[in-house]
Amino acid sequence: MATTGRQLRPLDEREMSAWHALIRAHNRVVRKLEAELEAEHGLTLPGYEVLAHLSEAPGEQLRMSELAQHAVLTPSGLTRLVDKLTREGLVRRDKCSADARVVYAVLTPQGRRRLEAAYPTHLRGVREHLIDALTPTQQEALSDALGELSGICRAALAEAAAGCEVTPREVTQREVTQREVTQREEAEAALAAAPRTT
Amino acid sequence: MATTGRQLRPLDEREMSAWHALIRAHNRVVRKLEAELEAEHGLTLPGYEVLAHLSEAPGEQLRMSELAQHAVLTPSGLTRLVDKLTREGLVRRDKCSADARVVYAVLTPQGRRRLEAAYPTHLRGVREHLIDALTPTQQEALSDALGELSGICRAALAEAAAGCEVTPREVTQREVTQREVTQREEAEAALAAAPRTT
DNA sequence: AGGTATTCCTTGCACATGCAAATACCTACC
DNA sequence: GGTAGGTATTTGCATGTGCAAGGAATACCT
Repeated sequence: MATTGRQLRPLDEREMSAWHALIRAHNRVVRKLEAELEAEHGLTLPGYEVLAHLSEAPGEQLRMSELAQHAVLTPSGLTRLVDKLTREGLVRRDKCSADARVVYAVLTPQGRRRLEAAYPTHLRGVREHLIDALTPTQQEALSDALGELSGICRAALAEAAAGCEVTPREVTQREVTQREVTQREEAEAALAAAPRTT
Repeated sequence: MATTGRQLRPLDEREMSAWHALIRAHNRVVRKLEAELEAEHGLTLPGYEVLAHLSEAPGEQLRMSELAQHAVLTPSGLTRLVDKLTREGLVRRDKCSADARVVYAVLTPQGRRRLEAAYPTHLRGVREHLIDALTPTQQEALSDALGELSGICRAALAEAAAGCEVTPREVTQREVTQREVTQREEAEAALAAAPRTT
């Protein structure tokens, strides 16, 4: 194997094992979960995630950009997915009165029902294929190792807006304004108790 | 949230964190690695994996079915990928003289060169985006937790044919025959030192 | 020997998704 | 007030991959 000018140490057995384990386990878990969700509820995993995140959001709505981050999709990918979910009546789009660029994705009652129906399947699948196969220590270790890696820390899961990735810097007027807009929108939309899921 | 007849306990914070960490970390690592491999070498990650596994096999060839398992693809998916790699001259197909159903995928010299060129990029990427971000303890834990899950244990990485998943049962004549065939083929093909990679 | 079940690989078809570009809008700064 | 730069979303295009089915070959059983 050629070595370039920059000396890189080949992966040792432990390292290679970790790498392969990530790839293989992910593939296995996701494929199984997807098959079950698809067969029983006609949902893809990202589709489920979108519904779930919307159900947890104030007013059951999220900006497309926010939702894309939550669902681990590119903006483009989310647009397609929301297109599809909209065709199926599970989601609808809404404009933002304060910023004409922004589009909200909103969970529909039908989408809520689909999500509720799929929740036990999803939970059972995640448990069966991942969580219950691990000891609490392993779960902790997994979360510890991969959590940092994935660009979020655990605290950020609860407070997405104040993620620990935020580096100390000036808070721009833009951010203040957006925060105000978001808070205003949330206050207006805070009329439905967001059911908890995933 | 509806509860079905089968009571499932919702994921607690630790469990959910582990689940999300797996999804997000995998996405992040793979996306970055893919972008680099594609930009610098015109290879997808599965494409790289195929070349790598072939280079490590006796005679630099593997049955399509074996290769599909190694590359974590369905037979169908592997067929398409090998189609593509064949068009690019990186891989060629070979018949099996002992079993007319079997097709071998064989690494070409051009494929070898591509792999060698891409190896440092891949290694650097895996290190930078995954391995070097973890402590050895975390790597171990990751491999420990996900290794079992992914249906292989660490020993099986070195001895793929005798995977620890093998349950005690009768060895059928079919398996004996296939083993003999494989050994014969390997003996015939064992004329090139398989360069080590990944 | 003949019939059936299983294996191996490929193909038809459909779907999901990302990159790059385009368009419209918003904010900060002069 | 005007402009440059940045943001948000969508669209054109291309690519990769899996399910289900099909066809050929092989193994197993009677």
